[in-house]
Amino acid sequence: MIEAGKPATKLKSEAVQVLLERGLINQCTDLEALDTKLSEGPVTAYAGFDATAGSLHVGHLMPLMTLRWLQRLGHRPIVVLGGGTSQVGDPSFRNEARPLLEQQQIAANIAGIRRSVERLVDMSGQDGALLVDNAEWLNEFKFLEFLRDYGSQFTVNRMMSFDSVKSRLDAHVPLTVLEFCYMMLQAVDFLELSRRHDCTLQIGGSDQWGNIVNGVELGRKGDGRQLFGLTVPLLTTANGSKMGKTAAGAVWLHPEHLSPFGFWQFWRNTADADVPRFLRLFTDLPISEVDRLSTLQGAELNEAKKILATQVTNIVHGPEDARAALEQGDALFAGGQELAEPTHRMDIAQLAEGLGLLELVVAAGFAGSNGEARRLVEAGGVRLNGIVVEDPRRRIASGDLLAKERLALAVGKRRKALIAFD
RNA sequence: GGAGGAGUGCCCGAGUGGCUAAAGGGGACGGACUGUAAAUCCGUUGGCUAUGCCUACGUUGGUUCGAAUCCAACCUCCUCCA
Repeated sequence: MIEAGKPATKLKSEAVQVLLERGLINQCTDLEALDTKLSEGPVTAYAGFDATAGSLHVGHLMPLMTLRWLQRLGHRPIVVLGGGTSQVGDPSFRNEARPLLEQQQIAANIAGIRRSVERLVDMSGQDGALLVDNAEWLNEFKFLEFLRDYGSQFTVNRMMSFDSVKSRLDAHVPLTVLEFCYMMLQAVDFLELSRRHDCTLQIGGSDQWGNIVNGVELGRKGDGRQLFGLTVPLLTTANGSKMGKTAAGAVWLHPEHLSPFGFWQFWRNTADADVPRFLRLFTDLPISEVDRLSTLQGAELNEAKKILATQVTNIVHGPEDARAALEQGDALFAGGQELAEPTHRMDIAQLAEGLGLLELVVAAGFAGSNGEARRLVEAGGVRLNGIVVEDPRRRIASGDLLAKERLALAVGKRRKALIAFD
């Protein structure tokens, strides 16, 4: 047995070697056999994403990075969008049911998710990654057929033994049959993909382990076929908290949910202790470079953080946005506001109509409501062009604009915006 | 099927008629200190067109001048009995 996280002595495949050194492997159903398979030729691997929101967030980055590496090493990724499973809602490790999504909402969400996926894996060409929607087959099932064909392959005893539902059961929070069947659907997905596309590996977050194992077992029972499951580690910060939340909510990958600069800032603000790990997980930088950056100490680590931020932004948003974000960061934190691209744009007509400071703070995404903005202002956390403003009724006038009709707005030490009025 | 108990804000948890937008803790955010880090200390933590108004204590109704708190029905969970 190969231990995840430890340097293995005799690895056959480059893929497992790379994933291990990147820290992308948490658990595998049979790492040794998978290693062999990956060394023998191209393998098709998939990761699925439900359409619970209009954008993926940083937590989804790890399975995507795993697919990215596999593709780079000659294997073929499939990304499954959960148009079908989103109608059910995965109960794994959740203590309450997800609100049910409308078809229309699911379709809109899928569009947003697709955009990020396309940047992380290469969809072009004949051998490019594949994007499929599990509604394609899940929507076709008739209830009785489904029960007979697949329900017979699962036992409730086994299904209840998974940790993903155990906590729910133990907490005595109702788990509906609808939700309980989610793991069956995901298992069927895997079987379906193995049949349609010869897909033999599923990758997911560690919370997906139960669902993945069910798929692997269904492949064995149903088709006598060996399938593999691989989970990536749960993303936590050095403080032990679940990573990916900020004041404004999740750290989204879609630019309409979080600006590329906001995204860059998130990584720039990484805690010291997380830098080496994040460089390995979320960038394409060679390990030698990661190691070099990881030796930096104290304030020097800030350079490594900038590299981290720029690299991840490059992968998620592209080189132009990454470069712009880096420049914006330098400009906003070291002066020189004229040099960089603005982070926000607003209609200059709004100034004439009367624009309050609070509205501006909300418009910049630094507060979710006027009330929150008011509190920030009253606490002395808001600066206009570098000067603390404590009057919540302060209006923005054309006299506040710097060169090029710009305005520098800052909330706290790390959230800054360069707003252009045109 | 019967008897009893429980369901509180992002999370945990106190509160059993007005002083409750609701103790305390966690988390998050802001301030001080720093390196846009960590630790520590202090503060804030429902919304609004804001000396007022609206929304909120499982759901829906009711009693009352006034309800998270009392009553009824319903939903979910727990315990005991059948």
